[in-house]
Amino acid sequence: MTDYLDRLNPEQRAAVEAVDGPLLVLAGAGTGKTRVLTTRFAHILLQGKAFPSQVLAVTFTNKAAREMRERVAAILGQPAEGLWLGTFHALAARMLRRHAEEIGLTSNFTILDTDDQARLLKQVMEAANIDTKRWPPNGMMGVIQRWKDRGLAPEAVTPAEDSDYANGRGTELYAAYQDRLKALNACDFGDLLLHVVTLLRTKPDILAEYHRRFRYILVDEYQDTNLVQYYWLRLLAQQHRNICCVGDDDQSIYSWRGAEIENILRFEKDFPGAQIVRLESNYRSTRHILAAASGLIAKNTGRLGKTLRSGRADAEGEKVRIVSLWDSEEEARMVGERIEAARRSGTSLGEIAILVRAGFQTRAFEERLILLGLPYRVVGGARFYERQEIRDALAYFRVMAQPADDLAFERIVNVPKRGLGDTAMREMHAVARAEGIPLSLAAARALETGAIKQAKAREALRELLQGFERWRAMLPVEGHVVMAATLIDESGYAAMWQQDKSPEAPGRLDNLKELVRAMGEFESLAGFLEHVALVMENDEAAEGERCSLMTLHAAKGLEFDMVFLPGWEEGLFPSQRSLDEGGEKALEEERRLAYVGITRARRVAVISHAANRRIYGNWTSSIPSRFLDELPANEVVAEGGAQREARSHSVFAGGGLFAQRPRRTIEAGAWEVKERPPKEGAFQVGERIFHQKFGYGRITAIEENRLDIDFEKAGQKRLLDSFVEKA
DNA sequence: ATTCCTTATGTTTTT
DNA sequence: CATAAGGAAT
Repeated sequence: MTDYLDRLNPEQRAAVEAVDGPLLVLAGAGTGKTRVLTTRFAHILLQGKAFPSQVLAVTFTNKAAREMRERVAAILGQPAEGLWLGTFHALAARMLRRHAEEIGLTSNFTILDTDDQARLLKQVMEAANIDTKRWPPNGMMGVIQRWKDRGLAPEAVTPAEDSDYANGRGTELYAAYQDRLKALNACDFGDLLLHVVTLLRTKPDILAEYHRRFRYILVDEYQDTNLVQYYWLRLLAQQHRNICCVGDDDQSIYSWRGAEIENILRFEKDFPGAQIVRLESNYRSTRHILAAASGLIAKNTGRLGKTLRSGRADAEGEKVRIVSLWDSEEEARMVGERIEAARRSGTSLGEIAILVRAGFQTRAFEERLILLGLPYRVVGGARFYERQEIRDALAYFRVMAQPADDLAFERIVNVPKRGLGDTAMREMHAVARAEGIPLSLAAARALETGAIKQAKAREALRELLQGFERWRAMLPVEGHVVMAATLIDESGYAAMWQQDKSPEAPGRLDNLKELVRAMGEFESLAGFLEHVALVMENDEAAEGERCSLMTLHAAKGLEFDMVFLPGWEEGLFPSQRSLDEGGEKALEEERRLAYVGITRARRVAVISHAANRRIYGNWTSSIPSRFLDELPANEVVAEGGAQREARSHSVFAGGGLFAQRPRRTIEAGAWEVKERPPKEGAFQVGERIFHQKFGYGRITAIEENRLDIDFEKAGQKRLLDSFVEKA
């Protein structure tokens, strides 16, 4: 009966069996974090410590929630009923719907997506006479979100914490935005948690009810929690104190969206008497890969500290490869060639990934892979529910479910084009404001009173409103799927795309069909809309073997036999923008990102950097990432790039020198391109120089072989001296 | 009301 | 370079 425990190593077993009291599980990359979490969950149930409905299990992504649900069921031998297992947002939404009245909403409140949020805030800002050109609504949105991440309602934002955004009127705008949300019976994502925390703080009886319910709490990816999530957990856990948080401070890479690494660093203080279990046996990567990653992350300060050991028997493996290339095109060529070679020697494409720092980097690789005919997929691209046609259709459905959903109404009132432009909208808004009613009702009123004058617009609006009534009446009779199909047809929305001549139009119609089909999997329209709001994921049909292209962020939690890590250049990785904004802390987060990247690899990791890269159309030269210097020399090996010699000749001035030393010898721990021409006499500050791409300039500073140069045309740059010649 | 052209702006992303 | 958003023209 307890054979599931026998499959664990001693640390894992300790983490599973320490059921009572607070526990922090520090789980390094590849140490069986999910296994511990799911086994612990099952163990609590099988030991009779709690019923399934008495355990709260929280994840960040729907994918993680699904996986946990499946694996718990596998251990139990059957799916557990009545679980409170889901994402922070889904669970908070569930709680909030039960008590919506307490904070001035009704239980059928709408959850807005980011697009709606931005549009609403823009309206609020314009109403407050803020110059939205000077202060983009998105910026304000960020400020508000950060406040919500920290659990601050408008009245809790102190003047000291007010942002200087929008001339210090941030708090005022925040309050106005929240008022509008309440009027619309709507929440944004941040509100789900903020409202629930407010609720638990102000209604002791409700808090007590959840205390009675949840005897055990399990939390995944604790290093990614923000402050409201932390408050929420702490409130719920304070009674029984049976809270188990699993995470890895070395994989905290989401501070920019409000995650507080301090939450995990502070765990022992928050929960006195907490046990800490470290999972340090890595079953994923070979020893060299592990040692390279460990050496790199050791440069960070303020870690809780773990030492990953290889738990694999076959463990030595190959050293991490570092490849230096002339430009980003050569880099793409190198990666393509190596993928082809790997495939020839039997590696499945599904086991290969290219992990980049920023989304735009994928393009060069895509082009190359297409050219080579290698199947690939870009993970985390545009998602199904974010596509225009889907969002339009959903807006129609939302109006059906919620006549008060003004944002949805506005979105579709003139889609397809019905001749209802700014003038007509202004009239409707005026009526809505004057009478304090939703737009869809105001539209009807505006027809009655004759406020909308143009005959064509009147007719179109009347027809649309009649459609609303007809479709809404279908719901209880025919069900939401039939209603949806009829609506898409009768509203003229499908016809709009049928008449569209663009190449994407047929695909959009397919997507609409798929949407209607997907609705059939839900009991009700409301249930479907909840799913859409909270589960914005694409159900990727993973057909065939493809190599994966994604950002480092998207790769967290995944693993591959062979991993390419291109673009390790100063400015790109670590990202200059991060460094500018976040300084030393941001650098450490970038380093964690590098750590995440390397630890994705099971057998082979290939890191590369290019000396030249085209950014926003013009060529920019860049120096190797400082992270390359930080990799332990014994764990890496430098290799040449593709077509190295040919490129060197054609691009370098003075190719003759390279002809003598065609091979780039690059030593670990010193990532300069070593074969620079042995020029007589080093450069001096103030000296005038010439660069192939940037032209003439003057040296302002020298640091080893890195030169700061003030170019006459291109401005300030930092370059390797090998790319520069005396003028 | 819609279409075309100018101009600004370029990370990372889940829910 | 390449896209998106806002303003001017039709």
